[in-house]
Amino acid sequence: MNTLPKSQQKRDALVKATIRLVNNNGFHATPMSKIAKMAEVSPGTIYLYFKNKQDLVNQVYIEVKAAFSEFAFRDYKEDLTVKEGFKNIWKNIAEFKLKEFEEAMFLSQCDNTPIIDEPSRQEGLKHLQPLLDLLERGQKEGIIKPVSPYMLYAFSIYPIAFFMNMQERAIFKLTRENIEEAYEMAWNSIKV
Amino acid sequence: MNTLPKSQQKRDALVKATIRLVNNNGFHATPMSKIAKMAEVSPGTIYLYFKNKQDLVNQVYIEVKAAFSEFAFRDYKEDLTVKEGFKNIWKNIAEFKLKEFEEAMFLSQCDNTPIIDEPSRQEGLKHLQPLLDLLERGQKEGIIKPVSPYMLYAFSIYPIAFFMNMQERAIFKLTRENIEEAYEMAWNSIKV
DNA sequence: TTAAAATGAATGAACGTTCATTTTTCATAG
DNA sequence: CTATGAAAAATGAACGTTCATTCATTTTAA
Repeated sequence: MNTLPKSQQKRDALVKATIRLVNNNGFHATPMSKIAKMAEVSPGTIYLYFKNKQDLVNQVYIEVKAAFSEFAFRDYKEDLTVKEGFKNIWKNIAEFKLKEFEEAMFLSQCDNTPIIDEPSRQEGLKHLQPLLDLLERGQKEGIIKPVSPYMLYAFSIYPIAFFMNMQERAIFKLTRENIEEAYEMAWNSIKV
Repeated sequence: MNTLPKSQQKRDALVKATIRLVNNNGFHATPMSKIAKMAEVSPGTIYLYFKNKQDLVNQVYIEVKAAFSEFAFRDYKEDLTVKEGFKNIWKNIAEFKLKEFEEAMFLSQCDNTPIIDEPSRQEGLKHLQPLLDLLERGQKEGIIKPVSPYMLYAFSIYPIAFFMNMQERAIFKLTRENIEEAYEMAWNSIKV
């Protein structure tokens, strides 16, 4: 047997329940009692792992964000070309947002509401750095447009979030083919 | 004197207060009592204009969305070329998101959380139609890439929302020059 | 004078958090 | 291997607060 310690299992269950309930109801409309019930734990137990409700959502945010960038940069190597590196990262981000749907939707909600406090937000922003570095390298090599990295991000990576939102409402779904199409548009928008 | 009737003034004050407070605290963390206080109205008065809290936020959403598309398409004429028409609309949307900041942030929060109910959401989506029509016309003329309109939207319009978010956190600010730059990238990403 | 608009205290439900109690864990003794 | 008991983990009923909503009363408008 190689299971996690019980306490870790409970914490994980609480994190998972928080993600799911916040996605469905919003943070302030999900009571601690419901989080506890979904995690099959007593309400009091939450306070063994988290200081309070705000601390709970902050911790979940930071952990999901870390999992996201772990996934995004999992196969990143310094010795890849800028083009290869960007393609890997872009595809990873797209895969995460479309497959790890609940986690991605949770991040999107946190990034667009005041439920996360500013320190945790800052913490989350750090994870973008490797991508910004790569883009900068591309600019030095004359491969990437010489504009603000935020501009590059907005036109190449940010659109993926739109697809995620559309997918939730079943309005538009990225298939294998138009993922390729989308990637080409992304690269196109930043390459010189 | 050409003022609005008193009752309309109160309703307007309530709508304004809702936008501001929801932006700062999130919907479920803004009590009706605070909305009333900011609007300088009694809590009971809210229920003369809105059925309940959900109805309040739904109505505000729909009205702000309508104001947004009114602004976006204000100078749209059928006889403009696709390129001219797109440029007008793009610039209007950018202007709205950066100048009518509170309204735009409110929409962003509604579009990324479960606070709005599905019928109101559908209602809000309709407003995009003129843009989709224009893009389709462009595709027929062979000017616009023959891909899903959602793909075109994601890469040309959606990035503006990112700039708005960055502006709020004072991380990156669109200036007159890089608005031009951004527009060029947007057009570039959809033109054939 | 009367109808409409507005008020704000009152109500009851729901929530976050606490803490006295119970259950589980586990090192050690028998 | 089993029994023991103390420490750690978990429980859930209870508490105090906050909130959305109501409605008897007052104010305003015409």
